[in-house]
Amino acid sequence: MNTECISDHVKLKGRIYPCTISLTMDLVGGKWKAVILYHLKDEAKRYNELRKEMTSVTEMTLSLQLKQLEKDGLVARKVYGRKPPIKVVYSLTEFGKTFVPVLEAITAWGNQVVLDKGELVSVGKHKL
Amino acid sequence: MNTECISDHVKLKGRIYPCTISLTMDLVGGKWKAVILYHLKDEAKRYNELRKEMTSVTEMTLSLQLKQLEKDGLVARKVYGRKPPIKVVYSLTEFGKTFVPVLEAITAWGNQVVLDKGELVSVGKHKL
DNA sequence: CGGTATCCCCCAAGATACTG
DNA sequence: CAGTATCTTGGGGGATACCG
Repeated sequence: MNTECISDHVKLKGRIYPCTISLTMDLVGGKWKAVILYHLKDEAKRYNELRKEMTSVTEMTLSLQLKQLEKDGLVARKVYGRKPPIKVVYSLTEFGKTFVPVLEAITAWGNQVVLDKGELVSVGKHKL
Repeated sequence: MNTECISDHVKLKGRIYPCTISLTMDLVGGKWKAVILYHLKDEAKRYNELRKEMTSVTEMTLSLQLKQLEKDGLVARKVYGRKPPIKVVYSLTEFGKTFVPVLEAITAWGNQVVLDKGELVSVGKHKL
């Protein structure tokens, strides 16, 4: 594992970044992308399942973030049925799955921070 | 390492998050914070050293992000001298150092993405 | 040297309502 | 069921100039 940051202008799909960390933050950063990926980590989910599990995200934002993740090849969108009610299932692509270890490192670190310095407003430790 | 995301409203320094991933992204997410932490990973640096190494960030943004990292306890700021020219050195706190393994996972993943799918606009593999 | 002050722009993200 | 459309807002981030 090479942990030295490749810099000197990195390019992906036409977008230019000053280094690979910037690139990573663009692909999976922001307020919701990593949370979405976490929810898809173990199993594919329908749109409404994601919504119910992520209570504090709006439909619009969820939809938009999913589209970006799809565009960047991290998430696959599969449609079942032609007329409403249709069924749409989101899952991690093979590329998306490569991010899971990083996701778990992020999660474990955040957990530790909360245990050391934070509070659990309403105690709960379950899949969100 | 617990990789199950603690959810159900987590609180840190008065801020409330829906889960620990959201918390992590708030502490170290955004366009520059992780890049700054990367630069401080192995050694403390002066303000102008950081500026020179991160050519594409503006003074204002660098200064602002450093302040936020300091406020959240990830980075320490030390001032030498009283009158200009003064010397200010930034370094990782003990807490900040706990994030290094995550940072390295992020870096390694980004590197792999570039090698698999990206381009090195001007070939270079060195500390940025 | 190591920043602030000021101004500005853009877009992430929220709220609400509506639709194929 | 799985979204879009529209409007609004907050703040991240940039440009430039100035300061202790």
